[in-house]
Amino acid sequence: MKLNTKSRYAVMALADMSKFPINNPVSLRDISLRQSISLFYLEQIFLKLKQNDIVKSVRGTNGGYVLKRDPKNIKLSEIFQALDQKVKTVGCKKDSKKGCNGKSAKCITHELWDELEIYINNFFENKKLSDLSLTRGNN
Amino acid sequence: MKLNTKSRYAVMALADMSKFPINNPVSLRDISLRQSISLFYLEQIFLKLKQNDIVKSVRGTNGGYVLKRDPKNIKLSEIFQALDQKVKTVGCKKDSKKGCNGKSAKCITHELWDELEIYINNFFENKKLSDLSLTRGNN
DNA sequence: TATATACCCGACTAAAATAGTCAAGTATTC
DNA sequence: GAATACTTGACTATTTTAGTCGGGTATATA
Ligand code: FES
Ligand code: FES
Repeated sequence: MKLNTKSRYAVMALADMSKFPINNPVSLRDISLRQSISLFYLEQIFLKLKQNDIVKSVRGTNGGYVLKRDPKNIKLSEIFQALDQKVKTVGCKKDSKKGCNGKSAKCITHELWDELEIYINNFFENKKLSDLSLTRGNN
Repeated sequence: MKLNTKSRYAVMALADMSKFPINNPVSLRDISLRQSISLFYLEQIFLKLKQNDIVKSVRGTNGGYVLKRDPKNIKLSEIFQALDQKVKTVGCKKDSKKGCNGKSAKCITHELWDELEIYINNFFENKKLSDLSLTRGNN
């Protein structure tokens, strides 16, 4: 089980932004430099964040991105969803009548993996961007 | 975040075995047929399970594999470890002085991912093979 | 003791996912 | 009008995953 860079970078970047006064546009270039994340990659990530109403953009000089909501109201689960990053532990299509082995109903372990999936999603559901302890000036 | 087939199949196969009387060797061929998992793939998986003292093998006709311990004493975390399957959510080398961004100490989000890693490992640590509800005759 | 069964184990490969790059554009401010 | 910075789709190298294969060895049973 591995967390991909896209999700990690997204949270890193948003955490970076949340250190600055709200309504103060932060440019991807700056985030890129501070967090050592490829600018091109950030662009890709922020496109999704914007489409999902987590940030809004300000174009032009001194532009950048701004958090659309207070970090207290941004759940990690939303960030993941924005990037199409799902927690997938079952081997089957959940709604299918068939199990992961193509047979009968669900396999012996389906219930277990389902429980795990819920367990993990629960973590993301209960964490907010504001829960990251951000001491200004750290990284 | 996705769980790979190796881990899933390993648990499936062991769950399958645990339905039979202990000391009764179960052949991979049978598991393969019942659970629709490639025999070759199972061989690969059981090699590891054996090396890690989770099962033992009985060679020859009527041979197969036998659980080395009571399912009550086999934690899922052991099964995962046996297959070299680690939960990895941080982007850095945990013991390194450098963060995932190559800079200074740990990055802004390190603590969060670390917490997640512990959280997930906790699930595997507390689940035993015997916790799978195995109604004999199901799959 | 021949034969079939079943484990043993390393090497190999196709396909999918990931991580990142690039190019050609548009809007805004100074 | 020049510089900055977002916009968007397409493209690619690398890595990981999932699975295959071949040529073994050990053992029970007939
Ligand atoms: S995981 Fe859902 S049927 Fe096997
Ligand atoms: S995740 Fe450990 S330093 Fe970034």
